[in-house]
This record gives sequence, C-alpha cells and structure tokens, in this order.
Amino acid sequence: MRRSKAFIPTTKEAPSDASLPSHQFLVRGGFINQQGAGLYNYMPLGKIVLEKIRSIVKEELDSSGCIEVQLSFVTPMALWERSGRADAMGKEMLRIQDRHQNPFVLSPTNEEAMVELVKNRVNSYKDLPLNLYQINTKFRDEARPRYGLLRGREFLMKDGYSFHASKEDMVREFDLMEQTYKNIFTRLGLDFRVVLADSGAIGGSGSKEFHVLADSGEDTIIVCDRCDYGANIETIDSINEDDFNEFTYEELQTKNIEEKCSCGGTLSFKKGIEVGHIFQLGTRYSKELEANFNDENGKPKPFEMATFGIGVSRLIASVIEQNHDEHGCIWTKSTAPYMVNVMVSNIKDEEQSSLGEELYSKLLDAKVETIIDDRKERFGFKMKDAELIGFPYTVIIGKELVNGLVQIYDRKTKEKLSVSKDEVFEKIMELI
RNA sequence: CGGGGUGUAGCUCAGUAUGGUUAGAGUACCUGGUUUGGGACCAGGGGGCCGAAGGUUCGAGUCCUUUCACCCCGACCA
Repeated sequence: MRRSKAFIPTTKEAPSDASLPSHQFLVRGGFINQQGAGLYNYMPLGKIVLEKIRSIVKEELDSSGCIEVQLSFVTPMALWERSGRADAMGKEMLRIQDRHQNPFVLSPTNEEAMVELVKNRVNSYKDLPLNLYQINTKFRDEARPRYGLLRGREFLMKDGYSFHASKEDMVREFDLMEQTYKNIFTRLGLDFRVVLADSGAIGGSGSKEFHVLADSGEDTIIVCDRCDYGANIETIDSINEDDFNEFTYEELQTKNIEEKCSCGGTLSFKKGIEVGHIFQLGTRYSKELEANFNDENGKPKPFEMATFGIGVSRLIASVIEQNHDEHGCIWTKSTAPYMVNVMVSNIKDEEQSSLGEELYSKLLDAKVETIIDDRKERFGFKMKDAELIGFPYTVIIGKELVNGLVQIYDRKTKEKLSVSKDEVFEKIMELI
C-alpha cells in the first residue's frame, strides 16, 4: 500500500471522550471511528487487523475440527420465547419490528438458533460429536457502553456450540477447546491467563475464562506464579474486591481457595480483559428446545452441549491495551496491519525515493505486508505517524543514505539499527 | 437504570454569571513560497442553522420549557 493513496486519517489529538489507550490510539491512528454509543466503524487499518485476528481464530478452530457456519443476525422473537430467554435477556436484547409488525431481535448470542439448526438434522449418536461456530456480529444493548472496542454494543464475536452424546465426550471437547484457545491467544502474541469463572446457576467446574493481562482490565483475577491456577475473583463471593488486595497468600488460604493452588506458588492479583469464555452447558438448551438424538439403543436423548466464545473485536483493543506506549500502538507481529513501513524521509531526493521504491517492491514480491510512506511530509511528521500506528518495523531511508546506510526502527524497542542499503532487505527478512 | 456532566468549525476548546456589530482561537484542510532526522515556518484562503423544537424579547450561542445525543461514576455484561 502506498501511504499517499491510502485512507488512514491519523490525528494529533484524541477525541475528548476516549479515556483508554486502546480507544485513543485506535481512533487517532485511523483504525476506527465512533458512529454512536458503542457503535464503531472500521476504517482500512482497523479492518485489516480485524480480519487478521479473525483468520487466526478460524485457522486454529478448523484445525481442531470445528466447522464454520453463519447464522442470521436478525432472528424471530419466537425463537427466544421457546427457550424462555425473551424475558430473561431483558433490555440487553434489541427488539425490532419488520414491516408487518412482527417482532425480531438482533442476536446477542445464538444458543437457540444453533440448537434449532442442528435439531432434526443430526439424529444419531453416529453423527456426534459436532462443533459448529460462527464469527459474526452480535448486538447487546448494554446499559452503558464504554471503553471503545472493549465494550461496544455491536461487536464481532466468535461463538461456538458443540453437541455430544455423552457428558464425558463434552468434557473432552471442552478441554480440547481450552487448548485451542491457548493456541489462538499465543499466536496473537498476547500475555494471557486461563481462570476459573463464575459458573453461575448451572454450577459445576464447567466454566473457564481467558484473560488478557492489562492494567485497564475490568476483571480482577487471581493467578499463581508457578502453576496454572487462576480464578476470577467473582468466583469467590462474600469478599469484596478491595479487601482482597490486602491479603497475603497465607491469608488467602483461609479464604477457601488454597486447595486449588497446592503447588505452593505465590498468588497475586492481576487485572484482566476477558477475551474468551468456554462453558459446559449440559442439556439446558437441548431439553428446553427438545433437541434430541437417538442413542445406541434407539432411545432419544437430549444433546450434551458446550459453548465457546471469543471476543474478536475486543481482541483488537486488548492487543493495544497490553502493547502501547506514550506514542501509540505497538502491534504484535501477527496482528500488525503492515509488518514493514518503508519511510522515505524526503521524497524529493531521487536517491532516497528510488531506493524506497526498490525495497518496497522487493518486500512485496517476498510477500511481506508492506506500506511505503511516500507522502510529501517532513521526517518528524512521518515518524510520529509511524509510531502512532505502530508498524513493527519502519525502514528509514533518509540523510544517512549518502553514506550508504539506512535505519531499521523497531517500534517495540525503539531502537534504530543502521544497516547498509544493500543488506537492508536481508536484515528485514531476518527480523520478521 | 440511578447520580453527575457536556453539546459552538473535521478535531481540541474559548465565549454563556450580566442578551446587543459580521461568533472566536489553536489545530486540521486549500493556494503559493521556504524547509526536509522528530507532527517546521511565512503569507493568503475556505469552512458554523452555536445539538433539535418551541417560547420570552426590539434583539438569543447567552434567558425559559421540552427533547435528543454523547461522556463520566455506579449497578449489569464477550
């Protein structure tokens, strides 16, 4: 992409209503813009990042045997009445009417729709297990949308639903998804923890959340520095959060969580952004909606189910909450909108310009996602812009070229590495 | 949904207590020139139904009523 032809409206100032770093930088960097409360447009850079995350999610799910579908976003109210959630979901569910005054809702989640899809199409234990997912828009009419992409009303979420002939098999899939989710967040380059979540009314140990560690996280989680143990403090009731921060590990032992962390490691509190949630549903929906399969004896049984969610658009903001500095975004390699920014300091300089063009095409030929900053702007302006957007590497072709040198600027370390113009391509290929 | 706040140029905001020429600044944008290693400088220029609707008044950005939108603190949530 040529920066001179791109649509990347960056700004020096943040809108006054953006408080979090991810919100400010994503808006200032020209990734997104706000359309209304909790409603966002994705501009080209935002769209690229969104698609990158989406495809990583898809690749990992597919390789674990999940199958992608797409459900209608607008669903008849009757679907929700059958499961009893028309009332239970309350005002969070946005209700609309069509031209015949028939009631519909903008789907906030899709348990009912997915069960209806499978019901009477999957009739035998021989067809199980089955794990279907979609990556689609959701709408939840939040009482108070905030924090930019972290809590929008309209958002992109991956929701998956698995169907099993037995509880054991459902648990097997649950564990497989836990591993798959770990693979996804690792590939995204995120520092995250898996924690026990509040299982709510359904009970059991069947709910785990995936949290990206970030100071701005809305949840407080307890993690062990030695073993895998982690828990959302929501799981430990009768203690309020403020008190909790005062406790030492020994004190925590008296709070009934010690048996879950027998390794002797130190427990500490972290702020986390919930980006994934996996849940053992059992037969709650299949019973309600009379979705059965025939077992080995030809007897109808309700599906054992589990459900798996990932907040895809929220992940964009999470990457930045975890990776930014005072200058702007610092994308991980797998999420960066462009890996390399070829910055020609002075485009009027023939030599700089032609080396930039040459490097640009070479990188494109090598399938490196590259953008060339060929705008008629000053050095400082382009550097600030590159830092705000957060390309992992910017090749600075500028005044050192007279000595045959260019610089590779590493956004994360802020180091500038001087390399010969003849070796810059190889060096870049080595770094990425 | 409770409590608080803000709506004036694309963006950040003055101006509103006490009504009174043609509504301002910075930034962004356009033109020309200078400049080219950290959002540079000079000169000129375009851009506003002062959130919306009513009202008071000779006169409303400013006062009154209604309404809408957005933000912040809570309660609720991927």
